[in-house]
Amino acid sequence: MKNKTTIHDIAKALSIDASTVSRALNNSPRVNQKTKDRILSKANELGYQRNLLASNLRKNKTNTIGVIVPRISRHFFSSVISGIEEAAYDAGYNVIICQSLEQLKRERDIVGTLLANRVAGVLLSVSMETNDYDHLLNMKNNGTPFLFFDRHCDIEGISSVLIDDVQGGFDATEHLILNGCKNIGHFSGPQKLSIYKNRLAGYIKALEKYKIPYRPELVLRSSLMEIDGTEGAKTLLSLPHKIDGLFSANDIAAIGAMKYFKNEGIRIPDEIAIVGFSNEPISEVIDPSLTTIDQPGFQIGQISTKLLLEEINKSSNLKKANKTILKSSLIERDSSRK
Amino acid sequence: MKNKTTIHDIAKALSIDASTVSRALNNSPRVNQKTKDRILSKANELGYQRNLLASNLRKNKTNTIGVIVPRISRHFFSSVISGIEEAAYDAGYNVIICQSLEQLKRERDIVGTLLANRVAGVLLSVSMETNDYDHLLNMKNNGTPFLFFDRHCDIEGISSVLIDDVQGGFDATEHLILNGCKNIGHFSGPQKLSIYKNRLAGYIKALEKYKIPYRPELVLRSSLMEIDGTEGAKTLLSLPHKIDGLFSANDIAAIGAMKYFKNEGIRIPDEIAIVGFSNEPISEVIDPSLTTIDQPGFQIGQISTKLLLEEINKSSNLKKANKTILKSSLIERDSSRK
DNA sequence: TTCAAAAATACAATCGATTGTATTTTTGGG
DNA sequence: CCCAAAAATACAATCGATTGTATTTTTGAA
Repeated sequence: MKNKTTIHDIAKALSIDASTVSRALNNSPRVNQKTKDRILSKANELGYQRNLLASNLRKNKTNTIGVIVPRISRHFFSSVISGIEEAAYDAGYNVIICQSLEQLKRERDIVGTLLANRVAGVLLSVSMETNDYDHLLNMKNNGTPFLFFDRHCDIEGISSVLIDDVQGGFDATEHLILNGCKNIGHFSGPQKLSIYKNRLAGYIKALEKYKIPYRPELVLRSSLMEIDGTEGAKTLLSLPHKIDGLFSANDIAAIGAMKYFKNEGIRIPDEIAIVGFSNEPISEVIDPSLTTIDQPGFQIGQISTKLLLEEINKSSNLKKANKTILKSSLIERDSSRK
Repeated sequence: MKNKTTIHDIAKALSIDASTVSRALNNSPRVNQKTKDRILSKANELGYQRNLLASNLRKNKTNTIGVIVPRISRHFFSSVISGIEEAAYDAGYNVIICQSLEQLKRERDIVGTLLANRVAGVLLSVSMETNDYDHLLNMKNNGTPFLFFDRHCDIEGISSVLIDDVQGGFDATEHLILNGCKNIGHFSGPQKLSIYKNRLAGYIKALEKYKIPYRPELVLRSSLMEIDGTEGAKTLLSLPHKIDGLFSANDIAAIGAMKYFKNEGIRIPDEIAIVGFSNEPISEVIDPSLTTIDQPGFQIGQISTKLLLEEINKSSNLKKANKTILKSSLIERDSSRK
């Protein structure tokens, strides 16, 4: 039943050698055009389909790149993936998409599987749980080129494509301040991830610029899921210090908070102005629409892929890690316009 | 640089045969425990990692299943994928996720790549452009088990996991009627896809039940992107027959229409009530919140995977295609409550 | 017509792991 | 202490394609 046509079957059918068939199918100049035609038509007739397992094994390389993201359902990540696919496709590479679901264990497993499948390279954005880099160091020692995008780890010799999160956090916070907020809460994520550390740094920087005292109790750390936003909102309201602004390190948690505030009858933005991060599509339509920081996902995907492919095709081993930093932009909507 | 440790390296280091190493790594009872221990520790020491290309080639099978969806960014599909991953992971299978982006060409390419990589089976939801089944018939002849979910084609011997779209369309339309609508427009998709044909059939069935004349000019066909919804809304408004209800075969187009209506100052649901389909997260937060039909994505993914794995592990060739039909449920929100 | 160069094709090893069969080693009952 | 059975290990073929080298065939200039 299974299609078992191999180059040997074709060779036998035409009484020629398998090596010639292989070369013909790869359009090698060493094979006569007439022979190529015969082989191609016979291959077609027999429903031949190259066995990439065998091919890749022999060539000791694949033209597949692995992509690991925390969740494909996040708009930012699916945009990045689109960018990756486009760039990879143009270069003749396939893409395997995997999601860690923010779990270190899954991330480890995925790295293992990708390496076992001998992918040509890996693009990844680490999970929130990733505080242990063994699997990544392993991949590095192993010689598999990889590159971080958005969420990275500091590993010697590994490049990354990032956005300027300090600036993003600064812009978001400054925007709130310029709209009259004086007591601004902040939802942050795991501090092991520099994106969250940096957004927080931007927040603090903005407070400093405007001489607003930094109150650590207004900064809540969580996994930034919707439920975390809801609970964070509750926590903030319970503080003696009343907040009038909130900068959340992602849109999802911001929305969780919005729902809670709305439920409590708190007016947004009048009583509390809110700014998110990532520009999820949902943020545009929620009421009030959510001011947020837009990240160029598609472009990040394209650039990352281009850099990774360079790395893959680089013969030399001179590792020159570089950080590519892209700009984000604030999108002003109703949740912050007082 | 590249990690080249093979079972032969381990074998040589321990002065034993590679076959023993292989058996040890696979925990075969034919190898002495002490030897296993030595091999395992040496493998660890050398940073050995099984080459799945070689392994799969030899075994002539992989434990990878391919998944093809139109777009990973659609909430419904990412839920299905989560279900698939969970079920596959439990059974020791890996998952390759691919998106056709609604393009037939890409779907064809993806099928080719998956077959070339000898995946154990494929789960797919066809693209809107898919009107030609050659690539799928090819996969069938080839003997690769596959199964449709949500969007299927009628191919002899191929099972599918679907939801009851006629019922869903009926429920949506009846809901509008019971809320007082008499002139209900409908956004439909390509009629080659039975999901859209069926939702339309449900729409018509509901009209018949309530003795409302069916007006074909109120049914617009498109790719159901947001822009199609916006344009569809414009078209519907230009008709002599004024509509007071709209059933869109997906949420995205419904939202496109909502935006247009809101822009035109048309009140929802008072002047026009709207029901979508798929329950995208965005539908819950848009203002007014969108009534929609929820599909059990996660469950669809789990069931599909279970059935596919059965198919894969079935030795016999007796093809007994079956359709599994799941129920959808209407979620009533503000866009339809008059 | 001849023959060296070029073109076309065949041969054979190889990628790394698996697995059926053969051989060696160990075990334990008599 | 011997030997058959069991256990452990070694040998060798194989999966399907690729590729360096060798051989055969063709070409065309002298």
